[in-house]
Parts: sequence; C-alpha cells; structure tokens
Amino acid sequence: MLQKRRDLQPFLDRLTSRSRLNEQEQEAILALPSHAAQVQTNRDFVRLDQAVDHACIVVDGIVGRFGQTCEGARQITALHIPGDAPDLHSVVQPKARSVLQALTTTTILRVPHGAFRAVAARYPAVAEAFWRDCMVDAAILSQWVVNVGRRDAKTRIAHLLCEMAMRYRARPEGGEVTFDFPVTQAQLADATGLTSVHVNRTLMSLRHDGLAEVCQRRVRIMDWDGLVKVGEFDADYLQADIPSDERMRIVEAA
Amino acid sequence: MLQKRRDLQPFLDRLTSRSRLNEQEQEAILALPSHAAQVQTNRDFVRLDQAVDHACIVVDGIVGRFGQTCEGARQITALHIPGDAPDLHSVVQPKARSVLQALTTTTILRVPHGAFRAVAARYPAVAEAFWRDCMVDAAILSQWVVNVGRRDAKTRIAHLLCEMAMRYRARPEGGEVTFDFPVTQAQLADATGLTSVHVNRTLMSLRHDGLAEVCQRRVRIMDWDGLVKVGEFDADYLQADIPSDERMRIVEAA
DNA sequence: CGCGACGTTGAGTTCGGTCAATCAGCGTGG
DNA sequence: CCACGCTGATTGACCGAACTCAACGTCGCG
Repeated sequence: MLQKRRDLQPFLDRLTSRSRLNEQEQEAILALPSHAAQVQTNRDFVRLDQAVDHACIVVDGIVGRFGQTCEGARQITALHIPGDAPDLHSVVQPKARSVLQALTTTTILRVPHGAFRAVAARYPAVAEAFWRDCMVDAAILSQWVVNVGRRDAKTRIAHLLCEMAMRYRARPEGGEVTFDFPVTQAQLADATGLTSVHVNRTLMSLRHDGLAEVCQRRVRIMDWDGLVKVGEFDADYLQADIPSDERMRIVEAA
Repeated sequence: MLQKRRDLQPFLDRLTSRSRLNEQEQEAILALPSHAAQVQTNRDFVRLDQAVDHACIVVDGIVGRFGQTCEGARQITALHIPGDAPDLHSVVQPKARSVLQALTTTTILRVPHGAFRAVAARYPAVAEAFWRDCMVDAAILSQWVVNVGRRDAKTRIAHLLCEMAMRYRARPEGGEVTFDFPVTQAQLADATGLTSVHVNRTLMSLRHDGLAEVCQRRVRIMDWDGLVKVGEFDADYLQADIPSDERMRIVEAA
C-alpha cells in the first residue's frame, strides 16, 4: 500500500505542478487503486482498437505511443516518462487509438477507469486537473508536428533533447546537463521521423559541435544554450516550472 | 439572439456527435453568451502568449493553428472548420501557445471563459463533453505527426483530403465526393510540411491518377476508395458517425 | 564463443526543396 | 474599356538533405 502511494507520487506531482489541488484532493489521487505491472522492452501493452477499462501511469522506464503506416513504418507520436499517464484520455475515450509500447523495461501502474471517474466526479478540481494535463500532452504533440514538419534533422534532434531534459527536470551539474534517457537510435529515429542511420550521423555532428551527446543510455548536454539555439527550443509550451501561486484552479478556490 | 443560437448549433452538434447530453445541457450550450466577429483572410485573431479570457467557435470559414520556426517557416498544426472550437483548451489553459489565423474570410464567435466554466461547473456531463472534444483534436494531431513524419507527399495530401472530407461530412453524389475547402496550395503546404511547388505537383499527380482534384476552392474526389488507399486513411480516429446509443457519458445517466 | 542488438561507416540514389520565370484570374482606378 | 498590380497556380532546371542498401564493428550475454 505504501509502495503504491509512492508510485503514484510522481503522477500527483505532475498534476500539482500545473493545477492547484487541496489536501483532500491530493489524498484522493494517492489513494487510487492500482495494479503494478512490468513490461519488457518492445512489448506492446495497449493494442490498437482495444477497449480498455483502465489507464496507465508510468512509474519507471519509457513508454512510446506509436502510429503506423501501412508499409510498416513506425512513428512515435509521444514519449512518456515516469509520472506521465500516457492514456489518461482513455477515461473519456476508452477505445485505444494508438499502440503503447515500452521502449525499455518499464513499470506501469494500471488504474481502473472507474476509480478515475469516481474521483473526478467527487472533486471537480481533479477533473479539471486531468483535462489540463491532457492539454499539456496535446501542446507537446503540436510542437512535434512543427518539429517533424518544418525542421531539419539537427534541429529536430536538438529540440527533442531539450524537451526531454526539461521534462526530466534535469538540472545542470558542473556546467553540463545530464540525464538518463535509455532509448536506442532507432527509437529516436521513429520519434523524429528520420532513419536510424541519419540519427546516428546527426548525433555525431551534435557531438562534434560540442553541443550534446547520447551514449550509454544517457544524454549529456555540454552546451545548453547552444543546443536551445540550434533546436529553436522555447520551453513555454511545456508549462514546467509554474510558480505555485500561478497554478490553475477554475472551480471554487482551494 | 436567435441568430446566435443558430451559430452555436454546429458546435453543439459536434459535441453531441460523441457525447450524450440531455435537453437541459444542450439548452445551456445554445444559451452561451457570445460575440460574433469577422476575421479577414490571413489575419491572426489569437496571438502567441496572449492571455485570453474567451474561447472561439468557428461559424464559417477555416481557421489554422500555426506553429513557427525561428526561420519564419510556418507549420499549420491544425485546421478548424465550422463547429470547431479551436482553443477550447484555453478554458483550462488561458495562455495561448499558438497563433490562430483565418485562412479565408471567417466568422467566429467569442465565448467568455467564464460562461464555459459556469456551464461546465453546473453540468459535469458538459465538462466531460468538452474534455472529450479536446481529445478528438488531440487524436487528429497525433495522426498529423504520423502524416508529416512518415508519409511521402502523395500519401500526406491524400490523407489530409480524406480527413477533411470526413470532417465536413461530405457525402458522395453521383459517385463523387465533393466539398468546399477554400484553402490555397501554399496553405496546404504549411499543413503538410511541404512546399507549395511540391503540393502543386502532387495535386496534379493525384488528378492524373483520377483520384481527386482541388480547384476553385473545392475538393472533388473522383475515387474515394482509391484515395483512401493511397492516403492510408483509416477514419476511426476521427470518431465521426458514432451511433447515438454509443455516445459517451460517464457521469450519471442522461 | 557465438549470437543478437545496437552503433558506425561508405557509396549511390531520390524525393522534395530552391530559385526563378510565366501564366491566369480578378478587382481597381484612370 | 483597358492597363495595372496583386495573388495564386504552374512549370523548368538544378540542388541537396535525407534515404537505401549493405557491410562492418562492438558490446553484453547465455
């Protein structure tokens, strides 16, 4: 039980980083019933058109949402890291419209839709927080369209690395920003609409420029400002780091 | 007043095509206070980082949501047609993260956030419908990532044409599907991540194949099945045509 | 020690971009 | 009525970023 509360904490943190929830509401989130599961690398755990009765929360690892073309080319449309609920939207739309796959060995929590709905019905501010949370994911999606639609390979990858650094809340240590990001170059390619060969060359060019490198399943950003510039990155859309007095609540005050 | 109710009807239709709302709730939507405005072609009516206190509903015309790169290259991340609320998400997230621009002379309705919030607070099923509606837009966004990330020019444009045909609820007449779609080739290019030159060539190739043509601000699809195949189009994600007994309501029964 | 997954490299190809010119339609004003 | 200018569509020649194919290296692991 205590274990589950601890596993739910990152999800609550994500919600409260943008929405204002009172003690009782936070408690209700932490008390959500859940069932932990481990998913192996490259294993789908939500399939297309599947009618689901629960939503997932990532506890550890990385989850990719996949879109596919007829030809079998895969495109990752979203990356989800611990604290994210990749299919929170399934609470209002239970038919899965895309595949969820673990990109590395991943631990997820399954929470029944009924539980989400009950807490949302009882606490309108929580329903609001869920909606807002989904909108953050949509804002990221919107950026990804720009990324794959209009930027060249170097800019694309730089942008993605900046985004992930912010989402992991990686903090500079000794002038460098470093964080674990255990994805393969092929997965990076699927996320950026490139081929793994070109990702490889682009990463080498970023390293050569002294901007960043990805190795040993870790990202090392040597020149944050430079990478931001090359990646045309503007962190606003992520809505990270909202001061606590600006976090939103549109239902009655907390 | 009656005019405004009529203008709000397409928005209500869009909501009720996926969510089940009772008489009272529907009435509350139609009674939303609003202020009509006309926007000229290529005019921004929501600017970046603007703090907005209202959301818009498209009554007539087409609205594009734009993302921009530093270099001034523009990417349309969403197209909105009558009945859509391009920035319904601003109800929970009032800071505009992208530009809204009219792609043709467009009539919009501005509805104060306060009104949306009041009706959502009073009728949980309406709040749920809003959330669900935003999720449909997110599903479209997700498809767009796949489209620009992994499909070639012909497939991209075919897919977009299929999507718009479905969203306009265009019905076949005499073996052809036809609908008004007053966008320029340059705007099509911004939506598909191509250049206008290449859009032109691709459209000609689609016409040459007897699949579809775009002229006089209208789309004419001569071979729907063929276009669907070329565009790798699967309409499921749009959640159009949901039979009335399958429309969702997770709060207490209607 | 051999296999599989991942990363790296090279050579050749192609899809789509760039640049620039031309054309067609249309509203405006002389 | 026609010249003008604007916007959008069309075309051609050339270019280059990213893809394809195929080989090879490297590391971890059973």
